[in-house]
Amino acid sequence: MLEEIKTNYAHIFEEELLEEINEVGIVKKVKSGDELIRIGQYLTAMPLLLDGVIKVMREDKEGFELLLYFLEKGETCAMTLSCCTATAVSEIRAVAEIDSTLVMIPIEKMEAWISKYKSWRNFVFDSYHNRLMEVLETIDNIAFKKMDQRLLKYLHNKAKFYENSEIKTTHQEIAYDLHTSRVVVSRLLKQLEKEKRIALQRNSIKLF
DNA sequence: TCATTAACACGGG
DNA sequence: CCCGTGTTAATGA
Repeated sequence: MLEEIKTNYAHIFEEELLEEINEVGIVKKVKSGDELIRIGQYLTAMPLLLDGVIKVMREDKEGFELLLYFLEKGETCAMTLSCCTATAVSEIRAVAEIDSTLVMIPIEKMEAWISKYKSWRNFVFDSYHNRLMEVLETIDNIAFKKMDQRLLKYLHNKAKFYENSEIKTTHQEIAYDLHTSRVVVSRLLKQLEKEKRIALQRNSIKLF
């Protein structure tokens, strides 16, 4: 039995299910920046995140993107769940935020497990719920909050994934995620620096 | 008023 | 030199 499966999922899944995951799951390691799911792609397996962070985003034809939410260890992609039940294509793009480890579960299994394991069914429903809540929060941010608040929230959210609250990114990257221009990001970051909320360095931002 | 676009200068790697 | 960054001027919503 893979140790990582146990550490992350033992408290929600029964022993029997953990064994099955261990048997049919394929462990996949990805590097920061690797693309996991493209828009329009048919999905054949659903990922369980063992370690790392996955960025899930919406994207239009011109390649303009908007961050929806981050997935952390012990979570799964709700989009994949809905794609699996209806033979539909993905509506989102998923990219590894940092180096990550996943277990890929074939979709036939995930359907079978829903009737077989209560814990699995709960996990699936909880995932739907959690992801929906996060999307709602993102919508609230876009609709009701100003860019400076969105930026600060984004930074705090992201800081959790990095050591010492040092975020490795560029202003342009942030601009893409928040769907704004780099000029605005630079200006707002500078403002936050003056307010002693953050410290700016090239390719990295430190939160206080 | 505030975002966007284009343009430019600065500086570190 | 290239890229990330900081700033400005013009334009528009």
